[in-house]
Amino acid sequence: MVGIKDIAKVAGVSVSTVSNVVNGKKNVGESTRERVMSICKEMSYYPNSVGKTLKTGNSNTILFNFSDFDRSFFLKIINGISDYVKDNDFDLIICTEKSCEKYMRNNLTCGSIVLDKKMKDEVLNKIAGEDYPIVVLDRVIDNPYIKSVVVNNYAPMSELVQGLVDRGYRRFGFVGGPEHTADNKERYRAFRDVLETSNIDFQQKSYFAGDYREKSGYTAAKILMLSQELPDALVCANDNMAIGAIKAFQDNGVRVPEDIAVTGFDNCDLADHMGLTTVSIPNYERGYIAAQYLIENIRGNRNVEPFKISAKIKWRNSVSVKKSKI
Amino acid sequence: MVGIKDIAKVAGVSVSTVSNVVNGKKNVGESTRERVMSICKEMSYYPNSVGKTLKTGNSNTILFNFSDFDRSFFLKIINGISDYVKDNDFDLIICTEKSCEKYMRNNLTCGSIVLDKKMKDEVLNKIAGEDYPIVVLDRVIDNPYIKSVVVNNYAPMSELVQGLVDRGYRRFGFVGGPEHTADNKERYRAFRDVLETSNIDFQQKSYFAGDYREKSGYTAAKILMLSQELPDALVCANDNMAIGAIKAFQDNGVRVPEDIAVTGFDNCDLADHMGLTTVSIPNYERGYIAAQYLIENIRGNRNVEPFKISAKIKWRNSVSVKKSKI
DNA sequence: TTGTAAGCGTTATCAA
DNA sequence: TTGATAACGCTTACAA
Repeated sequence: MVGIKDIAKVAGVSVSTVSNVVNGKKNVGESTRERVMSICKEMSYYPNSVGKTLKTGNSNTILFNFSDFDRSFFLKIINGISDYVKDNDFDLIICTEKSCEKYMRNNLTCGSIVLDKKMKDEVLNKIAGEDYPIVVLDRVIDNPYIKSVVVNNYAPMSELVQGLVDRGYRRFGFVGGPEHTADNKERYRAFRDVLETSNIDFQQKSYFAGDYREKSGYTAAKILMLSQELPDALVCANDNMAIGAIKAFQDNGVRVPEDIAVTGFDNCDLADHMGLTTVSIPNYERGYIAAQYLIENIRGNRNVEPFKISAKIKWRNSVSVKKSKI
Repeated sequence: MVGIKDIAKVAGVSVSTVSNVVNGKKNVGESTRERVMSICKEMSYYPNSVGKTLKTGNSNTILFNFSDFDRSFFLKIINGISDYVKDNDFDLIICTEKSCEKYMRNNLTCGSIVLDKKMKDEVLNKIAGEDYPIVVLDRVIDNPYIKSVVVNNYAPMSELVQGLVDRGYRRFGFVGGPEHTADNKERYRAFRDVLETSNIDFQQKSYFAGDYREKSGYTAAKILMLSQELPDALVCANDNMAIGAIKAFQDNGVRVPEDIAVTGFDNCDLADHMGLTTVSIPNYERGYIAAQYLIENIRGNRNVEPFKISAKIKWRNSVSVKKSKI
């Protein structure tokens, strides 16, 4: 590996001069600059960022952390982050496992965007600090150096369920995600609140605990079909589970939406194709905004007010208007 | 940031002793080891991998590089890589932009898996070397330090087209991907070869140059529908374009497969749901295998024979049997 | 305008 | 079993 020293030797100058040339400092003569530059090119010199980072303690690199490979909207988030980062002369590294803690702890990166649920709050609280801001997606952490970017789940879920009620649906089932997640709690709360205001009864036996994966939606629907009477609408905490449920219904001759309406949350690619009524989360924008806040915080413009991204309902064919209503 | 020096000071030992403890060397007394360990924990010391990397020139980290966010199978590849890497005590960083060259050039990473087409062969040829092996996906580079992992396109595409011929299809259209890519060339070649052996005429006007994106398939189908007579089968070089074509046909009242059969390549998530006949590429395995070869090469077990992954055809509803055949 | 030298956090060599 | 010290590649006062 050719280093600054090699260049210096060949050019007959000192290492600091080479460094100054490479970094575009102006305290170097024109002829020297040109000579050094051409030698760098010739010998295909590439500055070693490890040495640089070690010295300066500043990497201009941010880290994005995720680890659930089932959910393809991650790519859109990454795309948003990547675009913002590129426009702001930062670098981005993405890390999928717990080992990414390593990249946070030393000055290889100067801030993180965290999506991975496996990364515990307490760990993040320890890592975040004056010169290591963090942006977390889909959860809220109360820490002066951690900014939360969350989807506003409550409003669209309320609107969705209210829409179902308005269309004449009365008997509901709910398939929830992992019970401890803020997302799921909020979506479920909105669901319950609307039913309550509408004086619609909801019994615990109609709640199914899933894990955001398709299979758990499938299973929930199978169980549902064993019960005396099917609800007339099944609200799911995300699309994957809704899709699983629809498949289960199809496999068993239960028609959607004639026999039962189904709704999701996320608006994943498949939702469109399957005609699933759902809530559209602007994922690219989510990534972009997260990167924006992170880099602003790195630059010292501190802002850790939780940010709520709004979402929009997509009414599609998995919901109709109840005949009794017509 | 707490470093090895701070620990040494508090523990009243030298930095080398701390280093030895942290790295589990055995040349250190039991009592010292325990004392140092507990102090490390107390002060939440985390070894700085930048310093370590600079010193040792060895990071045990590999890099994965991609940048096309439209194609969700990337997540599966990443998943495969991630799993292998994790099991082998390596770390993985993923990089999306050209800036990743930076992470290749210095010893931050000790090998790369490259999928991004924007990363030019000549650049890779320069970077690859004795102690920086590279694995490229979906292209073949002849270099003693670069291993190619490619999908065997020819065999399944031949089988697919032969299958169409056997089902009675005679008039074909083809929607190609980016013309310079090896993938596309191979798929097209298989297509032409089968037609030739079967004495089926194919005219250049029935070839449409796309870019692997859905929109280009849509456009191709629109153009196709302007022609005098529709072919009875449209073979597409990937799923995205096939899906675009199907949408165009649907939007214009052309029935699939009654009026025209459509096939893709990739077996993306949507393919299943849309009943698209296609070729299934084992993406998780692709990533896993790529990581495996890379790490073996890093360990000095050199092997740069191009590796061909086989793929399987999924016959679905977008193809039927031609009436005339029955 | 250019060069000298210290130091970033670590590991490795060698001596004690 | 321990410690002093050089070195990794780079930047940056400061000196020349």
